[in-house]
Amino acid sequence: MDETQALDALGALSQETRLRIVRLLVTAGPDGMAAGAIGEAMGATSSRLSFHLTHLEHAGLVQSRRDGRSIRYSAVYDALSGLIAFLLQDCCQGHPEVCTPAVASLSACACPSPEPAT
Amino acid sequence: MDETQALDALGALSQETRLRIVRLLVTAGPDGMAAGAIGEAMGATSSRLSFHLTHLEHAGLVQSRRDGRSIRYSAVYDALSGLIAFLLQDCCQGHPEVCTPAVASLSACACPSPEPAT
DNA sequence: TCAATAACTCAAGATCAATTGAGATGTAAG
DNA sequence: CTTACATCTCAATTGATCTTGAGTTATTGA
Repeated sequence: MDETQALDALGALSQETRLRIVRLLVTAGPDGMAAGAIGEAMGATSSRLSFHLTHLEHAGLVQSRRDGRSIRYSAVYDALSGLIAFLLQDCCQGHPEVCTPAVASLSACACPSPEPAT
Repeated sequence: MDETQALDALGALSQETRLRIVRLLVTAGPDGMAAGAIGEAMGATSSRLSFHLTHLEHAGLVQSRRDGRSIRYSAVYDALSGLIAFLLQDCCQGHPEVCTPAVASLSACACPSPEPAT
């Protein structure tokens, strides 16, 4: 992920409704959710929702596919992990103060930790 | 870090000049840099720079202290790692697709990996 | 084909963010 | 005390973003 992509992703996530949509879709898993169901969860009108979903899709954070009458949206996991990796990258120049606590917080949850590179 | 703080931080980072300032200050270390030196690195006028630095400070991403005639700005590492932890948190509900690759990217750099929680 | 459903598009207005330039404030040195 | 320097503050302008409401397109089933 380069700076331009990171700025697009950060801009997309810096809006309350969009951040909530992404968090909802991440927990929804690979199948995602229909636009209508997302709108209901957000309490948003269809045109407002469409505006934010289009914004997220342009930023590469979500993807869509038609499923009958509905359009299902799902999180693009690579884009999210890419953004996080981009933010973590800065500390790799001799300043592990940022990434070490961030990664340590993972140890407190159910996520599998990767093997440390020796 | 709660949602409001995360939105503030994301909003602050979603602007080219501010993202660059933060990345510059992270690599600059705990001593930070004088506003003038940051402005020179960014090619920004003093009032424009002040605007962005104030924005970053309100978001909690940088802090300032006077040093003679200058004001030195430095990165707030806790805020950055807190934001990353907030973004990583989503994957802790049974969806490690986001955090695992992000953390794996750390293995490719010079950062020390924390011990996995057993 | 017709009606119903799901979601998108477009234009208008409201709100918010970024840049500029002029001027003010605080600090140090002569 | 005066000058120079570093930075901040304020008002004005421009541009971007968000929301709303009306209308449109696509899909399904009767």
